[in-house]
Amino acid sequence: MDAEQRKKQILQCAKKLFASKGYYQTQISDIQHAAGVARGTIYQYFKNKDDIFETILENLFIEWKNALDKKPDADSDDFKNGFKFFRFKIKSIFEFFDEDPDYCNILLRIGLGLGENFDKIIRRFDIQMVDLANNYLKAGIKQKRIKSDVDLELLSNLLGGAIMRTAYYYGVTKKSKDAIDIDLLTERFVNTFCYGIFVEQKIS
Amino acid sequence: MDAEQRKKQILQCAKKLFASKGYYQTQISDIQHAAGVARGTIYQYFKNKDDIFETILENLFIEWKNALDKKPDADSDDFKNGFKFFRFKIKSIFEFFDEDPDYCNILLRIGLGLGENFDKIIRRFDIQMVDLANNYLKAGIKQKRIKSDVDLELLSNLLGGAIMRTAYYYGVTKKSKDAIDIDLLTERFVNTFCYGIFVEQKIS
Amino acid sequence: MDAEQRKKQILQCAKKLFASKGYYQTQISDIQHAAGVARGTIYQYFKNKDDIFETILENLFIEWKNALDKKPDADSDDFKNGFKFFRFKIKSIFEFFDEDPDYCNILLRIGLGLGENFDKIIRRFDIQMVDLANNYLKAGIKQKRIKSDVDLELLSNLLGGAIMRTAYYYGVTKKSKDAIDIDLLTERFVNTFCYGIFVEQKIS
Amino acid sequence: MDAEQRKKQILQCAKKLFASKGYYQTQISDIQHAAGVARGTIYQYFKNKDDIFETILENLFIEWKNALDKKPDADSDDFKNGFKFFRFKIKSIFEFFDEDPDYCNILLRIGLGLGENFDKIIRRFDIQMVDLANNYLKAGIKQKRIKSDVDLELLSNLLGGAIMRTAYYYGVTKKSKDAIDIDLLTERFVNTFCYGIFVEQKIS
DNA sequence: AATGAATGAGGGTTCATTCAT
DNA sequence: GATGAATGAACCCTCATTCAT
Repeated sequence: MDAEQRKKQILQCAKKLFASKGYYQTQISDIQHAAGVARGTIYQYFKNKDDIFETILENLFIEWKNALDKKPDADSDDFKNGFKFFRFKIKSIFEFFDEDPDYCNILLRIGLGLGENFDKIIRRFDIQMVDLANNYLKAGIKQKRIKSDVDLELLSNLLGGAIMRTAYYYGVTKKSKDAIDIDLLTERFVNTFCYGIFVEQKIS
Repeated sequence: MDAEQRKKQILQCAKKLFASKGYYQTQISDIQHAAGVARGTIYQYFKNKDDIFETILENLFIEWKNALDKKPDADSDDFKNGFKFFRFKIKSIFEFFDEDPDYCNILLRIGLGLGENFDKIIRRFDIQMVDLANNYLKAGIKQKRIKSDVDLELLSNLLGGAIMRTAYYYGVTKKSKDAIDIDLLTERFVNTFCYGIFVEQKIS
Repeated sequence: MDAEQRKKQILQCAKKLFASKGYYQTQISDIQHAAGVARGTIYQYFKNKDDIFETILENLFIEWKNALDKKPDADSDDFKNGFKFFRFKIKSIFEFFDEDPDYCNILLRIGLGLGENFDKIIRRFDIQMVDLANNYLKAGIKQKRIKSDVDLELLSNLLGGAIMRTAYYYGVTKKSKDAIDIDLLTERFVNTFCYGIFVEQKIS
Repeated sequence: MDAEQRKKQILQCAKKLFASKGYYQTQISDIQHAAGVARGTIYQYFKNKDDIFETILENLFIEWKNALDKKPDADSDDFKNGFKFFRFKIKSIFEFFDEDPDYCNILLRIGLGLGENFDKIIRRFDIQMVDLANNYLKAGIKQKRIKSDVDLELLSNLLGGAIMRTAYYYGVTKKSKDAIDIDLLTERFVNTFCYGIFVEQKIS
């Protein structure tokens, strides 16, 4: 097995363990056994335990960015209007976490209480997420589709929290019970945000 | 200082430390120094480190329940309709975390990646939250105020995630920058949920 | 056993071990067993292995300074002239190492190759030694007892090297074979330095 | 590069590293990088780390012996009398260490605290040194040039210590500040030993 | 009840050495 | 011969917990 692959393999095992047990509960010896290598081998590929976790976060960030940056096919229907574009973006996020529940766990549970070292890294995800929300909302307001008096700051957080929580619930907590229809989930999610839950519109 | 008070004081110090540093990063010696007691004293009030944290979670749960169970004053305007009642509930949650950012941190960051032991406890909060959402939504549907085709499961998560994230953002991340107007925040939050962000209603 | 004594005892054991085995060859577990305490106990008194060694060097330095600063009794013959005073000083050094061969070993063998950390500490001994030599020589020159054209720098090193080596030889290498007569040793040492080994004086 | 040269080159790099960092602080990987070879290659030329160091000591011993055994040119002035011969010998030693400060460091600092393994080797240097001193002194006594009542054992150590310390000081500690005049140094060193530092001779 | 010294299991990390390619 | 990935024994250190005073 070549170096690149070996590193990947260790990373894979570590990721699974970190995701399920947490950072502090995962020992180097756990990773060692899972990867089927000697203890020293791990230290040939990573400076230390932190380094392993940081590398996972780094990879997670890259894939996360890719998911967020994904554009609909040029000829797709999803370009037609802001609503559809928004829906496409939300779906991408749901898909991302659905495909990789380990990342979901690491980003939404494990990574949160780890203190200063990792906090900075974790915060980058938030910034990206808020950015995305911000951009979408601004565009919508410009097009007079979205109410002009919305609080961007609040809305970004609200949206971010809702997405993450939903993704976590369907991707981790409920996982395995039965496959989820991501299209349906997205549709409903977006509808709720766009049109609210009330039957009648606000009488202003 | 009597026993009851001593225990409270240790708990207070531990809470602050856990909230800011995390569970594993907080040592017994930290708590000991913060509380100004000898190491052994802590073990006279708590079985072990887990016990301290669990007690904190227990207290957190009780106060959390109190906040959720809080009813509007009998003669208050907030009883008049579902919207206002919903708004009252959301506001209670925001107030709860605003008043105690330590609990906010523990519940929304620290407690999440701690593995099996605490997972069960943490999950109780979720259940409560989802219950609240469920009840409100059901009532609304019954009154034909809320769309009858909403996905209760999705909506509960969506709502829960949005609240928690928003509370965390305004209660911890942004804290200290400037005082937040919780009334305004609540108003906007609830409006978003009820009426959506789109200018026009969905044409069904 | 009280804290002060316990610390001393650990230090005592560590000193013996360092002196005989060297710094890197001495394990914490060796010290632990020698002192009859648990591993953790050592770390309650010392920050780490370095700290133990540094404390030993610190103590060594203090005792060494005391030995160097020792003055003859006010009414003693040793004050009568420079030669006798010099002899007194040299004897103090020999006595110091004779009484504590462990210190002798640590200062003259173990401490030398340990790299940057300890180098600075070790160098302080040299400075003191050279100072002593310098002072004596200067005084002697002033009194026209010592040749005015001596090279102070060279002589200090020469003297320092000779003393240390002699102390080490009689205090460690040869130790135990038979007791040495320090008075005699000192006399001869000083004579050699003062009058040289040649029968006739230099014809200049 | 042929085998012989490769071995020499590794040895050269190892010597530099051992001399500056010490035995335990020098890792095989340091030597590997310095020599620009693969880790395994080193083990094709040397049994283990000890073997490398021992080989260096061996070479050092050979060169040291050569330096000590060096005879003045047959027609040289240095044969004329014992004083001049002694001076020649001392100068050889100073030259040896001046030319190779790495050896100087290894012999006088690094090699000293390394425990049983290397102790035996290091001690050979002492024996040689003492032998040299002994021989010279005995000859001098026979010729009635040197006082007949000197303590050979003491004097050998005294002389050895003085030479080594002086060599180390001028070869390592002070090195680079300014070039030393070895001839002058030797002259002064020898004079001190032969005639002492006192203006007047001892009145016996 | 309060103390804090003592404990030791358990963790992360290093590094000389081996061996298949 | 040369390589460098793999090894694992050995080491330092941490820290929750105990217990005699």
